[in-house]
Amino acid sequence: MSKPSGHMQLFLKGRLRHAMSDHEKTLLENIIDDVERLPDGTCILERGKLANRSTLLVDGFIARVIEDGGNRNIVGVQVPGDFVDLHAFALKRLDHDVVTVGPSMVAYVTHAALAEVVATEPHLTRLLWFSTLLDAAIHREWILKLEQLRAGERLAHMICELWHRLNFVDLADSHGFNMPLLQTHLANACGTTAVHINRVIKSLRSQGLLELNRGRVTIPDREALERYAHFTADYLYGHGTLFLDPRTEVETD
Amino acid sequence: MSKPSGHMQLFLKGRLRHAMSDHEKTLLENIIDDVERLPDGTCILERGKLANRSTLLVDGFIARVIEDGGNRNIVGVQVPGDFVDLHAFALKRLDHDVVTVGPSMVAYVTHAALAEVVATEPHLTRLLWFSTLLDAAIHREWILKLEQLRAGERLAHMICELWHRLNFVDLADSHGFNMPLLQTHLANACGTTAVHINRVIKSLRSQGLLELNRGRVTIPDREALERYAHFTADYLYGHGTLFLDPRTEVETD
DNA sequence: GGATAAACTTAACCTATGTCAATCGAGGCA
DNA sequence: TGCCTCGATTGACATAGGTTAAGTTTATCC
Repeated sequence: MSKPSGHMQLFLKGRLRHAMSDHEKTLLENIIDDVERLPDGTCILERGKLANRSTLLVDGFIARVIEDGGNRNIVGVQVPGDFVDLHAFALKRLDHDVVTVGPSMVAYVTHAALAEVVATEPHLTRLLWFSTLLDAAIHREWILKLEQLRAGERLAHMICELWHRLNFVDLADSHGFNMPLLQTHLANACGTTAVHINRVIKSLRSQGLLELNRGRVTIPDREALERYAHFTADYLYGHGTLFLDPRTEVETD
Repeated sequence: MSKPSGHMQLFLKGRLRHAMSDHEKTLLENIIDDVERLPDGTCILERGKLANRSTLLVDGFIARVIEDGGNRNIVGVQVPGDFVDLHAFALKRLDHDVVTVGPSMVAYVTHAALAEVVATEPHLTRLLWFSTLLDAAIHREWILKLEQLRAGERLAHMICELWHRLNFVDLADSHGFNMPLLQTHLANACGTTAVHINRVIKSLRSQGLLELNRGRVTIPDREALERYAHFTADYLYGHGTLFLDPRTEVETD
């Protein structure tokens, strides 16, 4: 219940944050309603429940989970700076659960405040909209990887993606990153089983492509891993990638 | 190049269209810039290309395609009434190609006109935003189905989804629907091969769950097919489903 | 510091699906 | 009418990955 400050700093960092005016930045800071620390496994928003606020992930990891006949399935992963359930502003009810993985910190913004932004700040509205579509682009890449890659490549692809997304918000270093996802989670998100993901990790390890232990991911040679995973970062719309040309972007609307 | 009329009638039909005022409906009709008939296989918008207009699918089918080392992969399918690349308004460049499947008819809206809507019509803006998030919800369900269903169930799931989406816009009947997708397309969208999808079709056919020929899908017992596919329509946010309660929706914002 | 539980690891076996190769069938065209 | 092409279909074989079940390591807690 502390009065917040600076919690929006990571929002769209590495992407379109530079297109945000100072006015817009402080506006976003000011509409934060509350900040909270949450333990591992907290369900922030439940499938089908009416939402009247949205959540920005400040620290930690969050998974989008769809339960289906006993199985928990991870259909998305969010990292700090992600407005994890901004979707719920336009959708009102989500089709999935939003759950912390590891201890996390979040900031809340009421939908009333967001409605005010939409009514008065068209440019900022477009940036908020953009951030939700970024998730959709990531979803599409997951579909692609599930359709055509084998388990090892899928895992490698996911690790590459996480590295880049964490790198946008300065949470990755040249050797890897920290991550609370267990092998079960990884298996889940890659559409395979814990047993098989373990086989695959063993193989990647032996090829010197990846090291994974106790919440730490080590990437000895990122370029090699990306090649192995058929990974290209374009779809993350980061600075310098094919899809985000800062000059064009700043001018538009 | 005909002056258009009525082409927006299917937009959000079966979903939140009832929340749209008459003013908003005519506004949408009026910002249509152009209407066009396109042959099979036309690429409406190419990955990475700067877009200055968005496309509403009026008639026919459209696939979202990501090419990757020779392979064309379908990561989404759109049906009439879908604002297929409204994403491109906020993203400016898409991560995938947008391609017609079978002869189609589309209507174009310039981004300048959309920017005007965002600047002056907050409620309509939210509805447009909503429609893009619907695609994201569908993407998530695809991820789920690719993660946990087997090929036969995946195909059945896709057919069920298409039936419901076409039903929203009155293009499905109680026995099935017409659809230009070939077995290759279906295989592609289900993350399997043409050979295997054929095996699977044969099996579904012999179980009396599905009939498929020359652009016509026949569903003898939809309930049985949905059970087989572990399908529930909630995630499509249609009237009467878990996630869209008209009363709540109309009031909000 | 030993007990306990959770996560990780390995092995043996089996099935779904990929791959390759051939054939069939329908529609378009000379 | 008969050729030609594209899509659908089938068969034989190879393999990635699922399943079950057992160990092993690591972390937690008294």
